[in-house]
Amino acid sequence: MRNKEIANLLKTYASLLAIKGENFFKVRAYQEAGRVLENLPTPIEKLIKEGYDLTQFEGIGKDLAKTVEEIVTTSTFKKLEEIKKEYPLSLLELLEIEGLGAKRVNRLYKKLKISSKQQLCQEVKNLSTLEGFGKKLQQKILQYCQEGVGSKKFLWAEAKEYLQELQEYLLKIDPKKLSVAGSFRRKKEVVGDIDLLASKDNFQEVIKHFIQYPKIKKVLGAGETKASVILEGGLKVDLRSVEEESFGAALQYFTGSKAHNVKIRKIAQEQGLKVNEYGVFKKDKKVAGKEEEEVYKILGLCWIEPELREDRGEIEACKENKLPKLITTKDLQGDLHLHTNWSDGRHSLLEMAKAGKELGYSYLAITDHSKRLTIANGLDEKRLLKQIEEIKRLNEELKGFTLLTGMEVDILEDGSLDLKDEVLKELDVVVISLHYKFNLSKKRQTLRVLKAFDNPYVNIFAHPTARRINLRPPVEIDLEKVFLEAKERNIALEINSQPDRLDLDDKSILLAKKIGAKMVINSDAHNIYALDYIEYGVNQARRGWCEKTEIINTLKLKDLKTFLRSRG
DNA sequence: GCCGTTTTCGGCCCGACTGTTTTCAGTCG
Repeated sequence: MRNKEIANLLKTYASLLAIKGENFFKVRAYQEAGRVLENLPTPIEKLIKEGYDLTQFEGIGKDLAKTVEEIVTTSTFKKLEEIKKEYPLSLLELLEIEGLGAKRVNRLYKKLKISSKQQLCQEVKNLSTLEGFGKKLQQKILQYCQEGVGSKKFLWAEAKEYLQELQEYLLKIDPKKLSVAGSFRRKKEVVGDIDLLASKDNFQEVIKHFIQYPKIKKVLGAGETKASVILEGGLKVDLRSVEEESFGAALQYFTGSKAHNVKIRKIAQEQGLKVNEYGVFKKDKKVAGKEEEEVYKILGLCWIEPELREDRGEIEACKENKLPKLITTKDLQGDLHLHTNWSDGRHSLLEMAKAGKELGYSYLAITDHSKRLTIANGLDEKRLLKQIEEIKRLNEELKGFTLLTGMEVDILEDGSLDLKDEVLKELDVVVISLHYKFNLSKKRQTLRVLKAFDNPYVNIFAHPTARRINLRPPVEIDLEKVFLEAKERNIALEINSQPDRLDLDDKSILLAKKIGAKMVINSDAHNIYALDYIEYGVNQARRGWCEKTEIINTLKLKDLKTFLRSRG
């Protein structure tokens, strides 16, 4: 069972406990345990097998450790099964509706026997008999039933496009300060909404301007201090006013994550201080808040990069002076996975080279698809040899820039590669990846990849889980085994920058880092513009605590070649 | 249910807003 699945069981149990009306702190304990476990880089199954004491993790005590062990070893969770008899799982759907929390859901169920969205929508008329269901709330539920507004998550890259346009519009009115906070600032791969902070000076004017933005689908509310809208396309945006004196504290507060902030406030408390969105207070006296750095500093902490603020050890790392120096796009010397019009790309070798040079790179590896992908006009051995000749010729023209020869070779079902070794050995960079047979068992998928690693010419394992966010789940594969083997054999693991791939994800990157495997951040561009996607891959790498030294395409060409040749 | 240098009980992060009330519960971030 994956960590995520175990965590989900605990969270589900927590939600049902909350609906039942159990002690709030007990509920939170289960939620918290779920959060801690899903963030673990190592499979819990493995830890338990090795006899690791789970109570070592913060937030997991004797009882929870036992529960987790029960889940892992017996694949059952008795307490959950029991509470499910009393409170059906479908109640959880109701919690997704804005305005409905545990208490109201309980009342719906106990008084009206409503246990699903569908039932709720059928019985909206009868709600007035219930305590705590006034006119407005009924209206809201009715609307929800009519529109079926889901809680759609947006890719970070999509949200960025919406945000850029909106920001340009907002800046016309010249708010003194305007910052984005929330999960967007933390560069999460998907975001539910966008939080904007503006200074209070001319806020009424700013808000008025904001709600007149032409691309708004709906204004949810506009008050003295906050306005909420839904943009065309469905993205929700909150804009808040903030006193300039409190801007840093508000930015810290609204950037989150929630878990990070909880810990920050606990630390404050231990020092007799109090942190809220207005500042840091000693009794009633404000001692910091204008700048975000101050908030951390006064608590004896260092400023922490937003990408790290997930309570995955960043606060402890700061105390031990072990925070990573995160990689930036400027550290990259080149891109080692991209396509041209030789297969399914749009631009020519030369056009790609020029675009790469313009980005400030010193090398690009051309890695078109191999022959199995006929739909992408994949290259066979003969065409590849021709392309190699062409690249050699081009390199004589290109000054101060190098095209590396390469190929994205399909891993076949049995783990062999789609092209013959005689040709692979001619290449500078051999990228391998999965493009079909995604639903093999974990064991077979892992063996398939490890077998492919046996090939002595392989350099990079691209988009290792083959997931596509919101479209396709990751394949079942034992990443730890794969990463250990990759480290052993000097194969770099890819962080693919396509906005819906971002594969490896942040947690897997942390695992790879811990194991000591090398990684590479690639655009997988199919045209010259998509080379810029590299930003998204860098975001993901940063969320995975990556430093320059862990990423091979930060190497100068000479050193890169040494690394690539260390195989075979 | 977790946690502990004020420890085995009695705390547990904090504040705003909304809508429902008539002093505040419930939800949210």
